Amino acid sequence: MYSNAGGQKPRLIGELSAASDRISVSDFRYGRGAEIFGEAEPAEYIYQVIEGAVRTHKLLPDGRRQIGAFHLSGDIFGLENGATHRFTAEAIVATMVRLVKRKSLDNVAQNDPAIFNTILDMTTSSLVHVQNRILLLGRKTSLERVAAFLLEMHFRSTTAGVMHLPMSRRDIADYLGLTLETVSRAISELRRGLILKFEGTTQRHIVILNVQTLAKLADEPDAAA
Amino acid sequence: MYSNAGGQKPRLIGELSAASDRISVSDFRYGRGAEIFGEAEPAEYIYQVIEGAVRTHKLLPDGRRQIGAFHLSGDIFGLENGATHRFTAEAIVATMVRLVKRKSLDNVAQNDPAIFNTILDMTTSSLVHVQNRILLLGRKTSLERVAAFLLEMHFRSTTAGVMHLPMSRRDIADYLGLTLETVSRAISELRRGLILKFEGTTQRHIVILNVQTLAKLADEPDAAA
DNA sequence: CGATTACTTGAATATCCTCAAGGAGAGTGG
DNA sequence: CCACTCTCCTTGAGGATATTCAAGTAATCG
Repeated sequence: MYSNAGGQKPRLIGELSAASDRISVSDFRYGRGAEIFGEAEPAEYIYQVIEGAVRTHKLLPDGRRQIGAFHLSGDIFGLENGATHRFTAEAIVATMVRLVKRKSLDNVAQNDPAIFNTILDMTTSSLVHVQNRILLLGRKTSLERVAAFLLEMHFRSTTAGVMHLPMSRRDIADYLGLTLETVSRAISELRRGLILKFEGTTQRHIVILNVQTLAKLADEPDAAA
Repeated sequence: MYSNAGGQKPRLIGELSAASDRISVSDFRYGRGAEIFGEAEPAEYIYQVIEGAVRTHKLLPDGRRQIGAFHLSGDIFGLENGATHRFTAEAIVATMVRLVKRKSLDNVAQNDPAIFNTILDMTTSSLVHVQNRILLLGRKTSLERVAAFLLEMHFRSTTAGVMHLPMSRRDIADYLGLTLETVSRAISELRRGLILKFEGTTQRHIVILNVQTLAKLADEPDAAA
């Protein structure tokens, strides 16, 4: 559940390369903060993060922002959209993204049940992730939310030991339905409780010292196993 | 978006009857409050509400409850689960439910791209619904949440004019990430503002007097169109 | 009809947010 | 390479929104 945002399996685009004569793939680079696609735009492509990190969000008219997901290296995104994008996607840091034309994907999927099943699986996995987030946003306290977030990032992190967060406290806050100050206070509390520590000089390199306690604080006892 | 919880199209089980020689369909009755399936149980069936109403929920260890969705007459549910159910489902009132064996559905879908597409569409629609709920739970105020809920029920309601809510204030609260008192206060406020009124003697028969204002309060201006 | 459950409203409290200030880190140009 | 600037993060104090606790009334169900 934590291994990958939305549980999307990076293998899809690998599989597609087998049918590469019929699909169009291209790579793009985006600078820090650049928009990859906008909400309500037609969804012509699906995307895979090659390097960097991406956030998706929705805005309310008065500027309140809700981040839908973070996508890290290897993650596929934009698939969960139907005909039009339902989020805006932005590069968090300098990011390379691979684009696959939706139409060519659909064409291949028509004749390949395995790919069709992969698409359905990925969509179902997104649903699982998002359903857990509904419990978090509807019922968890600020400390539980921050603990759950750090746990998620911990398990998604490829580097063992130190975890490198590409996103700001504000991004985390908008992901968890909190303010950046509340996120900062929760992290400070976890630091005082020796559940995590900062590595080096920056506040974005974090070492989880006690995963089990963190999982208990997140109200996700199964994650401690 | 409001016409159906999760946008699931009730047509699936109708389509299936065309292949009824290969699928097993049966009907069950559940009393008020009865459990239809439990979280983490294997998902053997998908379900359609024939009559009545169903709620799905998750519980935290200390009893906090988050309702995932309400399913009304015609709605299909349990499809969004993978191999195991990720919610507990209960009848809100006396309810008749039609069950379809998942395996027989899968078998039919293997050879029928139309049904496969219907399944994918329904899953994608669930995702859309759930993503809008994330914005609601993460960033909306109590009044905005209650307004959005009433608007959703208004558009899903089959009866024109008076809307009959099968669920309690507590159910609504657990759906919106609030307490029942806060929901009650918000409804009272909308009543004082002449945006809705109660019909008859009960507090569950509601008439929306001003849909546009309600949509504005819900921060969903497009719903007013 | 009686008992139970559901809903509303008020008062006090808690959690999280807002406003504010200070300091540390990262990036830029001299 | 260092100074400068901008952004980010932390922490504190005060305030707002929603919750908790409580009581009373109304509606539903057997």
